[in-house]
Amino acid sequence: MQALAAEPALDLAALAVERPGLPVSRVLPAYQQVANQLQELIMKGTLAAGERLPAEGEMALQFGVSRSTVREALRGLSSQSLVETKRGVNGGTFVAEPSAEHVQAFLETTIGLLSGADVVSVDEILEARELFEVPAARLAALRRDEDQLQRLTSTLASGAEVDLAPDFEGHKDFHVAVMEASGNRLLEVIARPVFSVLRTRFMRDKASPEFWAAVVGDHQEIHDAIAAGDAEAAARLMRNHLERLRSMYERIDRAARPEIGDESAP
Amino acid sequence: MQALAAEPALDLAALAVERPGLPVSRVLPAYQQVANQLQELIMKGTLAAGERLPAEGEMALQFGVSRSTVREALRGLSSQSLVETKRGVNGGTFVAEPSAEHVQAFLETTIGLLSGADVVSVDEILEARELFEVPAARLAALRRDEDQLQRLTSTLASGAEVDLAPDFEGHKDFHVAVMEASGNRLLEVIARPVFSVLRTRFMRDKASPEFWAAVVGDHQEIHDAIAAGDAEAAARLMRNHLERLRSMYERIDRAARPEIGDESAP
DNA sequence: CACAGGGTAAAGGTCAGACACTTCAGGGTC
DNA sequence: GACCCTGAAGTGTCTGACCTTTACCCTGTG
Repeated sequence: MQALAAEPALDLAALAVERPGLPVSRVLPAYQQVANQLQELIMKGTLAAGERLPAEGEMALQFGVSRSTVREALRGLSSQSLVETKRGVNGGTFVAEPSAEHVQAFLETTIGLLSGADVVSVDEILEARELFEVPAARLAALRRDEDQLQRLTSTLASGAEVDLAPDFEGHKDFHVAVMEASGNRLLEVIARPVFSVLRTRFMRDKASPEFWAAVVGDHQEIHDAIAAGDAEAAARLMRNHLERLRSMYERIDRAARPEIGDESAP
Repeated sequence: MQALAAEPALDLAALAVERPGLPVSRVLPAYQQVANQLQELIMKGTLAAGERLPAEGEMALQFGVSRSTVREALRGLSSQSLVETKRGVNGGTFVAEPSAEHVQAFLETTIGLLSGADVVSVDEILEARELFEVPAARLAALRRDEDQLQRLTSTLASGAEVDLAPDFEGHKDFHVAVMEASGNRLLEVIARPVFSVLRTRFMRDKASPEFWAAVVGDHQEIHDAIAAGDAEAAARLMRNHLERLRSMYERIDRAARPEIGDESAP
């Protein structure tokens, strides 16, 4: 669009602030410095979301580095979802619009990693989940609109489905729908990955049919409380429900990691 | 360590799984594919934390791409804190140990971005903060050990300090100390960035001395409840405290963004 | 006039090779 | 034994070339 006179060409190097601060390790690699300056410009809003950065070669000139260096900087930024690149004519590097999905994806992998490395325990994750989802249920009862309620309803399993799929998908959808109905997107962004990590970690769940029947019953009750707008009931029922799940997770966890000092394998 | 025979040299390309899945956009860039394969190896634990990857040139051979491509892949991974690189002899690329700090840093910038782009509102952040910090105070009362209590105590301002620093540092330290004393690291990892974002966004807070005096009083009361192990009192007092802060934030927020359709600027 | 097809050029993607810089280990010197 | 010097491994950076993708324009045709 707008093919008139040559645009001012956006001199990034001039915009970026010089920070004479303390060099952490003598000198940072050039690609780091370039990435830092660009990140700062984005975070301060100097570069607006959707805006197009100069071409790589252009930026190389502006920053006084080679194109490879600029590209390395860009790779770092793009893997943080700060920029996006498109190829072809009218391609280029664009400031990415912040999106909840990116954050959730990152949080999920990262919490999975923290859990795998035992930086946080399964207990802590379970507790955090309760801390997030119980208020989510309460808020959902207070604020859900018709759309959200309908989506929640649609996740409830009909009697037939329960028999067919012990690890049925509706379980996940139900909890996600509750978070969504809470009306707090930040809570949703944070609670979903926590939930997903647990789910991924215990995918091999071999719970009994009775257990799943109880889960389905819980969901129905919570749903009804949310539909009725009864916040305290929704919260209480969700708490009970999560306690039931917790006991299952803990049983699986105990089975998966035998006590230390009890190893008799060859 | 262990300078015996030449190590098996770790053939990454052989370890990485071939995924014939659906190509989202025909073909992914090579650097993206390399990054994906490495990420998978790390997440599956095939590459353990602390382990050293082959040299860049080596990986280039193994993956059948150029060194620049490998480097771009590595830049992406390192900006997600999945790997770290060190220069010099004995340098190289190492699988990073997952750390809570990385997650917090990322969350902070990312929530700041979401808030700046109005994907989440200040209201939602404030609400989320209450959702996190009230339980944190409750748990802190139940679980704090002597060390944590002492650190909490040390953040309380003495009378003299209050006068000197209206935006005094202790405010931040107090809340951080409470989260830490909650004994749930995942909660801490998540709550701290939420808190930081609010703090950054309202740095220019020009609250009255009376307000700060009230804040200091609140802190003292919460501290006492935590010290006494009175969980419900700690939770209640924290809730009141955050409500007080909220009213200040909201006042500032209203002042900062005049009503739409009310602009009388030149 | 409407539309299909090919050409074109801008921009990112990839490569190869070279050299510089950083850092540590090991050996030599005083 | 303390200090310096040098070598080597590996990352950091640059250059310059070529490939690939893709929107847009121009042309020719019905």
